[in-house]
Amino acid sequence: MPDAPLPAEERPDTRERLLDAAERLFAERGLGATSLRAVTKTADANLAAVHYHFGSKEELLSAVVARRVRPINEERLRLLDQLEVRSGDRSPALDEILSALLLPMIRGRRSGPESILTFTRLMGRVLTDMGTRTHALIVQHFEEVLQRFAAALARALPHLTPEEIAWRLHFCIGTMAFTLVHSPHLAEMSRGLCRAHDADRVLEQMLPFLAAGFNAPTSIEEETS
Amino acid sequence: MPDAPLPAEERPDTRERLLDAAERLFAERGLGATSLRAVTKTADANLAAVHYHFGSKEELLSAVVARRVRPINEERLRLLDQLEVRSGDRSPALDEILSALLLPMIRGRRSGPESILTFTRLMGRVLTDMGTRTHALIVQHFEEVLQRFAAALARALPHLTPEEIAWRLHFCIGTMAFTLVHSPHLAEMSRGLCRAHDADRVLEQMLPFLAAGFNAPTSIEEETS
DNA sequence: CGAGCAATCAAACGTATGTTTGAATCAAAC
DNA sequence: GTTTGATTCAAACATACGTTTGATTGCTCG
Repeated sequence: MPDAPLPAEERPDTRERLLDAAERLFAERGLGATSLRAVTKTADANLAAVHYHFGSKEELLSAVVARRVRPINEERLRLLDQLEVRSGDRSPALDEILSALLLPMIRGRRSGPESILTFTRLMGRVLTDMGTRTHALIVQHFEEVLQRFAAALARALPHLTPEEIAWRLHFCIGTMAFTLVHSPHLAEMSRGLCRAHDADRVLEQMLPFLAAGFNAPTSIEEETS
Repeated sequence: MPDAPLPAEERPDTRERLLDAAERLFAERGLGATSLRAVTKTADANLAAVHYHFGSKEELLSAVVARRVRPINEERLRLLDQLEVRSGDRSPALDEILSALLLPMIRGRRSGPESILTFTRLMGRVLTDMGTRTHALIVQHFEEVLQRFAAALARALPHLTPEEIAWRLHFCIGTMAFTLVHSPHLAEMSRGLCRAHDADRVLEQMLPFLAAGFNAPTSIEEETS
């Protein structure tokens, strides 16, 4: 594995090209609808290359996800740690916790031009397509983060039971996942009203909604005038 | 709901059996991962039967969806009409509108034993799998309902811009869709905390969350103490 | 009975899939 | 210059898919 100097005109590894192509196609077409032939053709690689480098289609997907999800989850935990340190023994504010959970995912990590969109779509696919094996992939990559944030949310909202925390965290992830998958279709679905090009704009709409949801009274208590 | 005489030994139409089998398999495995061969085998019908009765796999899916979605959307609009009549020239309460939108879908319409779960999963699949053609299916079946409810919500929340209404309605549908797809996995995903067996229990958790989200302040104004 | 018709059937169509194979290629190491 | 090990390649593997085709059934009606 020569981490060579890499002149600008030298194109990346076959392995890297496969990951890039798979990421794009998985995001655009969905997990099940993307064939290895399409991936290798897009990557300008041989069909057998994916089995040589990854072993199977499933492990290719896992590698694609891991490459992006690892830094995201690291930043999520880093932001959460930083919040908890800064707020001493008090709990961080709810919207800060939610922001630490959502922002790294919505922004994506790539620096390329339009890659943010394709990456968020991929994450949405993984969170929704949810085949038999995809489910294992999710818990494998997200279990730790979910537990950390569930604990932080429970401390920030002590009046909620663990069940209610779990439900609302689930609603939160559902909102994010659904929004991520449909980012490209969002404009036409809402007849031009929702524009999801800008990650910060999405969060600006989503954060108040979710924060208010988390702060909702626990049951049918009273209605706001 | 066979309130027909229905001798126990007389099984339903091939057409009906195909719809039942397709509904179950689409819900369990996902849209793309369900083959017509599996459907016809489950329905104990010939492989060619689905093309004879429906024309194609896509039209089979459309028929499966239509059979359940039509009465649901009719009840949604009926509930909304009823709300608007009852509240005169004032707007109905927010949670009433949301309840009219969510309850018919979450409850499903079937009266069979465990069919509520499989039906809600199917709806979630349709709302998330979102292939190229599935998108057309959604707008075809849901456009009218969405516009009616968007209008009702805009009247109930006059301080929100149309863009914000669209976003929050989208978040709302995302929450519902994600919850529907993952109903079966919900318990293990939350380590036993979320139990989605009972539709009313789900709504009991979801309604306050979404109602509070819709009522959220429109931007970064202030934080609740 | 037999004509007509809707429904079902086994079989094949062409294409696409994930995976495997064994030879060809290439760059460095000896 | 030859060997070695890692990569790439064209070709085939065995299934599985959605769809189509004719023949065949079972029924109703004249």
